[in-house]
Formats: sequence, C-alpha cells, structure tokens
Amino acid sequence: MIEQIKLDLKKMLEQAFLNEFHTSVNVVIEAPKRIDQGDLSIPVFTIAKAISRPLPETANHIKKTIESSMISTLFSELIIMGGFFNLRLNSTAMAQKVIVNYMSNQNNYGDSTIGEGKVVCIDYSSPNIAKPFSIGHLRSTIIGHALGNLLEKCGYKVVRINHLGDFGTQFGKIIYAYQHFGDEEKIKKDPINELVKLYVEFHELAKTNPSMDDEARRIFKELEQGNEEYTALWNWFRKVSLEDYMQVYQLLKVTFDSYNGEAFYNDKMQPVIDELKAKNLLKEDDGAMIVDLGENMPPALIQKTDGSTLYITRDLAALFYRKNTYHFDKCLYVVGNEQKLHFEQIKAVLKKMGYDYDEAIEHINFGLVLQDGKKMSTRKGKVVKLVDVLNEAIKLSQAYIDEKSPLLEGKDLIAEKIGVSAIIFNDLKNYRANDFEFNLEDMVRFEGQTGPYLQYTSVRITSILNSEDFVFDGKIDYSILSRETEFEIVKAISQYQMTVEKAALESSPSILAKYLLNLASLFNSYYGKEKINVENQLEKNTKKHLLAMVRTILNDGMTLLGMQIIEKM
RNA sequence: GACUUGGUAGCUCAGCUGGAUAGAGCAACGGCCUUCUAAGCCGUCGGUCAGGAGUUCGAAUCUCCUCCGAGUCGCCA
Repeated sequence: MIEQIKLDLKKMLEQAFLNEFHTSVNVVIEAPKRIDQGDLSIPVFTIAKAISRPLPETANHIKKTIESSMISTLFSELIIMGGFFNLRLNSTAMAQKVIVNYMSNQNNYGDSTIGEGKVVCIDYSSPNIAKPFSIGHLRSTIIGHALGNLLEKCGYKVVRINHLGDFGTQFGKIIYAYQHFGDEEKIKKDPINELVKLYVEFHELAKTNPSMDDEARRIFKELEQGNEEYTALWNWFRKVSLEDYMQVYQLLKVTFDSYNGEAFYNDKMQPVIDELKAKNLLKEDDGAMIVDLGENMPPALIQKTDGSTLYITRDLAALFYRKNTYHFDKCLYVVGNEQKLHFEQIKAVLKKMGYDYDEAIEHINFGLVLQDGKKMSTRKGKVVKLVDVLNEAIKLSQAYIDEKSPLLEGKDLIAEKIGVSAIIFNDLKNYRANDFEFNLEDMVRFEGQTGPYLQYTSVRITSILNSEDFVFDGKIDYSILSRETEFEIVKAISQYQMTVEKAALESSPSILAKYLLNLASLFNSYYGKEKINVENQLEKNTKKHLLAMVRTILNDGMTLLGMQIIEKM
C-alpha cells in the first residue's frame, strides 16, 4: 500500500516537472533511516540539477505541487530537511485503508496476481541415488520448496520436479564395486551407508588401478543400453535410496509433482543428439562429440568417446520434455553455485539450436556448503547426513521444552516442528548465493534471529487472542493505530504483499525471512511496553486487531518458507 | 593462468539501480518475570565497510588496480 502511494507520488511529481520545466526527471522516493525523518523521503539534489534551480526553490516547488494535488490528503506533514524532502503519512487514513484491505482479504492476505496464467517448473532437491541426503541437497530442497510456495502465492502454476540423480557413470562404479567386493546382506541392513562405502572404496582402489574407471564406464554404457543384470541392481539401489529420502521429505513436509530423474530421460536423448546433428552443431573432438560455444565458453560435451551420454545431454532432453509437457514460462533450477557454467552452456546450446526461450531458464544458484572453508565431497566420504542434523535439532528443542514448559501437551510433535523449522529458517534467512559454512551450533540456535523466535512470537499472540473471544469486526479506535509505535506496525503490515512479490520475483526467500524477523521484532518491542488486555474495551479491541494481523502474516509467511506453525510452546 | 563469486563490529550476516549519523542477531557487560508465554524486552560496549586510486554535491554501494578466500575451466553430476 505504501508502494502504491510512492508510485502515485512519483508519477504525479514527474508529470508536474514535465509540464512546467519540460524536463523529464527521475523522482526517487525512499524510506528514511530514522523515524524522526518521516515516512517517505525524496532526495532533491538530482531534481534541482535537472531543472537548473537552487535546492530550496526546488524543494518548495515540490511542496506546492503536492499541496495542490489530489493526493495531498495522504500526507500529514511535508518537511524540508536540507537536501531532502520528507513526508509524513496521514496515519489515520493509512491505518483505515490497511484495515479495510485486510478485512476484505482475510483468508488470503498478501495474495498476488502477478503470476496469473503462467507456469513455472522448479527443479529442486534432486538427490543422487546411492548417496546420503546431504546438507547440500537440504539447501536445494528448502530453497526450492519455499520458492514454489512463494510463486504459488503470486498466482503462478508451479510444477515441482525432483530430478533424481539416478543415472550416470557413478552407477558403473557402484555396480563394479558391488560385484567385486559388495555384500547383499549388509546393503539390506543399512543401504545408503553401505553403498557409499562401496563408492568410496572404489575411488581408493581406482587411484592405483586406473583400469577400474574404464571398466566402470563400460558397465554404465551397458546399463544405458538395457543390460538386464545391471538394470536389476540399479533398480534395487534406487528403491532403497528413495525409501531413505522419503523420511526426510516427510519430516520437512516437502512434496513433488514429479520424481522423473535422469534415468527417465535415457530414451529421450537420441532425438536431442539427432537434432544437434541435423542442425550441424555437433562436431567430433578427440573422439567425443561436442557443441562449440565460441571463445568465451568451453564447449559442451554431449557424448563421450565410448558413445555414452553426459549430464548436459540428459538435462537438455529433460528441458525439452518439460517444455513440451508443461509449457513452462519459466524453468528454475535450484542447484549449487559450482554448476554455473553448466547452465550457461545449456542456455548457449539452446540458443544455437534456434530456440527462443533460453531467457526462461534460470539457475537459482546457492552457496556451497563448506566445511573448514572447503567444499564437502562425497568422494572423500566427508558427508554430513541431513537426518542426523534434523534429529539433532529436534533433540535440542525437546530439551528446551523440558526446561521451559515441562507441562506442555504434545511435546514431541511440537519439538519436531520447532527443530525442523529452525533448520529451515536458518538456511533461508541469508541470501542464498552466499557460501554456507556447515555449523551445527548455528543451525540449531534458538535465540535471536531464528525460526523459534518467529514461532514464539506467533504463539504469544495466539495466547493473548485466545484468552477471551475475539472477532475481527473492525471496531477500532484509529487514534491508537496512528500513534508512532502502532503505526510502525501498521506500515509493516501494509508491506507484506510487496515483500512476497519481491521475494518471488527475485527468487530470494531471504527477503521474506528478513521481513518476518522485523515484523516479529516490532511486535515483541510493542508487547514489552504496551499492555494488550486493558480495561478499555475499544482500546483492547483495537490492539487485538493489530495483533491478529501480525499473527496472520507471521503464520502465512512462515508457511511460505516451509516452516510449521504451532499454537503453544 | 582465465572466468565467476565473495571480503562490512570478536563471530554470523543485512544494507549494494549512489543519499542523511553504516544496521540486526550472537558473544561480553548491566537492567526487566506477585501483571497478557523471559525461546522475550530495554540499555552499554563494539567499525579505516580488505587496501589504494578515480567518477560525484554525495561512495559500503559505480569504475580501475592490488591483496586475500572460494568455485569452475572435455569425457563426474
């Protein structure tokens, strides 16, 4: 709502300057850093320069223009402060608008229509079969899930795709290892760990025995061509791995529309290769088939010397399949920073093939999960399992509950919701592209800018609202909402929708996360100095309206991020 | 070496299409529970925004150079 006012003001002023000075100026309107500087601020420097007038004259001109305009009633004060022109909003009028707007959208407050009629595919989570669900996949899962929710809130139709890493040379290696030194019983008992052991062992031995790599490649090639023995093993590995991942998805409450992984595209790659050939883009180089992408980018390797395919070949097949099946307007890939080049290459190949939707493909990159400042690697066996981290967080929140509210009913489920949500929020509160040092202590922290802080805030409000019947009836004393402390909260409430849209458009859940922290902090300060359940009925009712709106937003926002809402803690 | 990305308080990070006195949380220290949940609130301490030069009325933000970390650079994904 504030955004709308800014926009109206900007347009009005720019038009006025155009009319009077025949100059097109860019009027910038921002929020001042300090409350005593008003609600909105316009730096006058550039405008004065554009119309070649002194600062004071320009500022006065702005003042007169606003005073004589249709929107003058929106403001209660116009202040000239040095080179800045500051405005204070008419808080009563503003508060009324916010309440009316809220009452007419109570069940879907903040919903946006910017994505109506558009389809977005999101490729996220995508763990590698036969490997543990790592902390890196956790990031992809959490970010992708939140983005899906944000986009849906904005009206997009979202297709959630778990592009399982269920194919590739790694399977040649694991099958080789299994056949040479594997043990069926052990795998049945502890599938993923045993498979990882085999994989790690393979790499150890292959260091001194390079022919093993050739052998693994051969096995994978035969698997690709349908060898029955290998296919049976592959199916088994896939099945036990998926069962393992499902535990994590259930804990995180994450679901997908499609689990089509790389293997699904096994029979869809030849057409891609044929098309590349037909378009004269494929050329042989050292026995492999590549697409030359010019001097600024390394070539894309489409087919290996032995004829088997690569990651990019499968991703291209997947891309075409998605385009034809879902007719997406955007296709997002929630994948780590280290694959930046890969996606640039995909776009480049697509463009070379003559397709025009390369701009629709977006690599939603995220920071690497580092350990001791270095990338974690499965090959060295240094993997932190996600289930362990989640369980650790749940255990800690159980300890917290036992200490702080030992009589709480349904402790176990609440502990799970707090622990899991803490992990999710910890990941989403920071800008996704930054690297992420793995630190269990930080991940399960329960004080300060954390998931539990948001949940706690919501619970506090619930507790107050439930103390006696409350109905959102709009019976409000606006002189209370227009006071400085309350009005700060009203302003924040009015910015929810804009925040959701921004987070969705920039694929940055952290924007929403920071907003929620700020809103919660505003409430907690307020709670610290104002009593809500006061004698005066109208005052009490007014304050409860404010709280109800804050809670609606907190709960909705947390849900969008993938966190879970609780009523008591 | 080339390209990408980052360097802001002791730690984790916001702020980056140029705007006012650079903000939070954690840690440290001091207050606040006979009153709506103290997983909270209030306060104190903490800064050469890596370094240098430039553009500008104005630079953490833009440009260039240097230093440091990370990632990627054909047969892994």
